[in-house]
Amino acid sequence: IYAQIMLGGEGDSSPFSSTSTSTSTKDAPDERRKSPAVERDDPAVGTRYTEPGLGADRYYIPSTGSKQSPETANPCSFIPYTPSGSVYSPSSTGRYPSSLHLSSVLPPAGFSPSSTGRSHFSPAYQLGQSPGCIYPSYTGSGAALGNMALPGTGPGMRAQVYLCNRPLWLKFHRHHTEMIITKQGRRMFPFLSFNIAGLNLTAHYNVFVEVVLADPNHWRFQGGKWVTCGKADNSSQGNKVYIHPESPNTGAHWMRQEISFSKLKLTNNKGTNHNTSQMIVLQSLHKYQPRLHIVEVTEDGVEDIGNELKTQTFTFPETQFIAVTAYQNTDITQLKIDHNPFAKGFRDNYDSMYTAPENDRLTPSPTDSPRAHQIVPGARYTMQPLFQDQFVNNLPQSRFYNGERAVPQTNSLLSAQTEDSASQRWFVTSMQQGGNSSSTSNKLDISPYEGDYSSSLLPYGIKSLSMQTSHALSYYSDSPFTTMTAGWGSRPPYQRKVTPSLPWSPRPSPTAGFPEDSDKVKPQMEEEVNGSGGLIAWTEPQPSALSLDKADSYSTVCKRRRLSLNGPSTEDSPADIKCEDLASAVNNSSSYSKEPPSSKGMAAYYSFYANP
DNA sequence: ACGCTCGCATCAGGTGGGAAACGG
DNA sequence: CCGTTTCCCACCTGATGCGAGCGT
Repeated sequence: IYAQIMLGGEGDSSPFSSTSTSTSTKDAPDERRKSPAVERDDPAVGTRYTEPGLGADRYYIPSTGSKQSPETANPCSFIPYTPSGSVYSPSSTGRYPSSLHLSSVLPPAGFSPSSTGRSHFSPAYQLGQSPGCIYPSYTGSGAALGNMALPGTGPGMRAQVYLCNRPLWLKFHRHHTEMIITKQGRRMFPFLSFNIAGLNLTAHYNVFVEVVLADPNHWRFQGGKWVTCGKADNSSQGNKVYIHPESPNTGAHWMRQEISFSKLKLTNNKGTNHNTSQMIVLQSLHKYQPRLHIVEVTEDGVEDIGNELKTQTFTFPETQFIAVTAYQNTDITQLKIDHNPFAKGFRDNYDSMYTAPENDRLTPSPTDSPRAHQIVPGARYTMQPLFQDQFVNNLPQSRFYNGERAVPQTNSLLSAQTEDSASQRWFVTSMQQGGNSSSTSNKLDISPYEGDYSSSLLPYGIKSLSMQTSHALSYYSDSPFTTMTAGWGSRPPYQRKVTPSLPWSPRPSPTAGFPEDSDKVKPQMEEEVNGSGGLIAWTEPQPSALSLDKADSYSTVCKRRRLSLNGPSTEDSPADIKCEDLASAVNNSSSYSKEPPSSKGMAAYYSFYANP
């Protein structure tokens, strides 16, 4: 089984685009074992199975405009796979130590961020060394590149996994993600949320997450950054696997909606026996790498481990995190506060965050500031986290093409200029899906809010068939896709007002939305912009008012919270500012007078959610 | 009368901060 | 002594239950 990992964000233009790489995974145990989920109650089994035949196509958009097929993706793009995505497995505590190991990576060195760059789907086949230790593990084998099959087309097909909230993950990853672990267990934030395609619709699968050591080091936050400090304690014990509560279930079920692990809890309490199924035991100050496993099982959840084709493992390097008992990096703290609704109580800077520069904010607020309305008169559409994240995580791809892993290992951020160029590239790409951007008109008017959308764009809406999504992630507004969920929709969080001309202003939608959207829309926007002769209205934010507001708000924020030793706040600014600047530009009609890209796609996209 | 929707209140649980406790 | 962990706090979210209002 070959698996592909599709990462959203970063301007991917198709599910296969990009920066992702994949390998196939498989343990080589030689006996049949019972899947972890077998003994679990599975109330969901059989309850949500619908629309057979939908699953694969729903996600698989053959990227007609894609510059290359997955098979033709530049193989070089993944060869220099950076170790940062590796997983260290000192002790095979995991059930799936991954002999073969699927990974997605950010664009590696040498990857040319040309206009076609984002279209690269770069399956990388990573051969782990042994079940016990796959670190370092990037061997860059390119085997099986040509065997990509359309999802849902038969045996041997590869699953494709899409990290739904990748933008948010990237945002955290830039600062070294930290996850609090407590005795009673703490949820992850961001949490893991995937969309899967390419499964056999009728076959049964167990889906679970395993958290393994990402490297052999013990980490310490010193001098404002994370540094290694001795060796990791390999004698880890305790549960490392969290089985999705809906396991086992059919491929159709898994593919119908995003798979959220929002209930997954992290603990440092090795002795705990209660709730072990929901808790993963970690050690503080160690770096971990979550991995998604998809195992084909029998209907009763029994796994045939003798068949190596039935296990697929996916690793998203951007989901690495350091387990801590208390946050070390204030940037992370602030990101958590800003994005986690449960921490809303700590957003004591509402004034500066939500009233002054709308652009200043990265995160939503539950409030609808009157001023916001004033700022964006007639705002019909709300600027919600989905696209904020897209902005914020519109990490300049150039960052990833510099020969090193783009995501900084410290708090350092890119200069505003870099971000600028990044944002520019963001919107510069080739056409796809025939999206022409006659975009000078306000295409929002054909937004789904109007119920006017083109059926030709159906692919974007296919997932609307799964409106019943009830994933708990719904309340994480900042998850690009959770923003579309009904959970938040009922009480629109932070109705961020933006100019009506903003095409993609998402609104709460009744479903978990499709992962492609955030990423698909984005590239599409790029492409349309580019294809239409360069509607690069996004690249130049309005610096004047913005900077002032920015400074004010930010200083206010800084005053209210401790600062990282290395001054992360200030470092944080450029990137955030940049992203926000984009929003600023958006908000600013003058700079965003041009038509938003890909309004067509957006219209189709929203249509599903706008028309109950 | 019945079913449905909506709004409100309540409650369980999640959140980071900060101080105290712990431990090497 | 200092870094790490634990505990408690106030605040928030989301689920749930209940009753009122409405339509059939």
